[in-house]
Amino acid sequence: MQSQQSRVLVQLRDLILKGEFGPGERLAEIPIAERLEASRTPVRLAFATLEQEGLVQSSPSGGYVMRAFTRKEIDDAIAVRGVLEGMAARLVAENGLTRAMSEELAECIRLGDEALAAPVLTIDGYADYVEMNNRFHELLVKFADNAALSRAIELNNRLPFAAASATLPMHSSTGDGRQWLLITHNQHRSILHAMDRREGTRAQALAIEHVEIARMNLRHAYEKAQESAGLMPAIRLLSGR
Amino acid sequence: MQSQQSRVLVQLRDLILKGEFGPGERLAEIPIAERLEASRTPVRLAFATLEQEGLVQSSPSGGYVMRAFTRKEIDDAIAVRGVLEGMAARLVAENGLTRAMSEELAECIRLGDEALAAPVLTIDGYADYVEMNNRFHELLVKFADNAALSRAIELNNRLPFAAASATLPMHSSTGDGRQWLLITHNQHRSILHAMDRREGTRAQALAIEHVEIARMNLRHAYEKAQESAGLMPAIRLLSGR
DNA sequence: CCAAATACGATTGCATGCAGTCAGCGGCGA
DNA sequence: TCGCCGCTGACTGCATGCAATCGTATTTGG
Repeated sequence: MQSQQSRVLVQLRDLILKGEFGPGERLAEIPIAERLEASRTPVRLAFATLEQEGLVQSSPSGGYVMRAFTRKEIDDAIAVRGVLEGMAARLVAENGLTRAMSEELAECIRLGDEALAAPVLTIDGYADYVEMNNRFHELLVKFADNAALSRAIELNNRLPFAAASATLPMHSSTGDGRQWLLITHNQHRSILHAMDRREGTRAQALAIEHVEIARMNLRHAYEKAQESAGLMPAIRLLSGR
Repeated sequence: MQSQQSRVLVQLRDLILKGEFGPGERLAEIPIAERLEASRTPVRLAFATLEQEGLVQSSPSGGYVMRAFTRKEIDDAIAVRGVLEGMAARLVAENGLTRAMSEELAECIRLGDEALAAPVLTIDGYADYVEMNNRFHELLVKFADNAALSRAIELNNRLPFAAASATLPMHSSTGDGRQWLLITHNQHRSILHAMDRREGTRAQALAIEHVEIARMNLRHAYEKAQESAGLMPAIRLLSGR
């Protein structure tokens, strides 16, 4: 069994990312403590961590409030992810993939192929793709073997919609979602190809370009705000600008 | 007056970065609370933050222990800083510097020129250079106008010896320290020049190259460990590997 | 009727009590 | 003498009490 503070942290972060609290909303300790069945102490601990992650903000008058995110902020965070994952891809390419690493990534590609095999995207196919996508990005960072880089990417991914799979739900609704998944999937394939051939600059450039689809998804989410709200409830944390 | 928790956090971080605690050392709440004249509660809060920053580690048996850093870890963190500051320089170049921005950076260059004017580096000259160096790097990030990027750099800089001025003390002891400061200073000048001319790729490449001197300093610090210990006491947090 | 001041309720920041747990040490048995 | 086991002391994790503060609503004076 784990500690209260880690349980509260995970659950509270989950609530936040599910859009449970509105932007700017005051996050009172007592109701949250009651809701998560803990005392105020672990909740306070969790707040301290969440403030580091940038999800909540300490109010000058005491206590914490839910942060509001601007569109630019998220867009910028995705750009940062691009640069960091680009660095990861370059490092992996330069250091060289072992056979096992290459195989593990190739397995991701295969799973993606399967998920996208059907001419029309199914729910299961979409879910499989999301899982594969997460794995691919995780492995990329892991294989780069740079703790500071991992940390930076992890922190960045805590922001809503900054992580690799955070904007994928946009593709599950639109009719042409499968087309975009095919494109991003092919980018994965190209990144692996570049890394296999130790083409560091190419791998880096591809990884940076890869996040442009996420930025596009974010734009789409804004344009069709009411639809997106169902798929990605945390969209309400984003202010228009 | 500020809160206990922020005061404790700052002071405790300071103690850690001054090398007050040895790597792996258990950080007991009570002695630290007494030393900082606070109760255990704010100390615990500070620990939670310091764990996020990667300076301390929660022990599986409860409590926190001082982290040990490997040489590779710090070297990697400096490389990450290079990539992030490279991104900042590129963004500034691409977005264009306003007159005021350019002036502010040019002022840094001027201050550096003055600090290094004397044929032999004085203590004051060195101190002035450090301050200027901090300012230059801060402005670079600020002008990039990307909150996620700022956050990532800030987090990274929390690691010992990862920040821009953290390895500069190496130049204060050696006889040829002034030469190296002249070289880094000229890199600053080149970065500003590139940004002024909107040469994004050049600015980025220069910023990335700029951190190589920091990595060199880190190597030197290892080679002359006993000398370095006086200048940079936190060196004891680094394990050999 | 409006504005300002005051009082009250809620909430935070911090201190501390309490129980559970872990580590270290001494004793006992082989 | 060495190893294992039990005990004790200390420390953590969590809950809660208390004082200070902030926001709000009501009341009072102009």
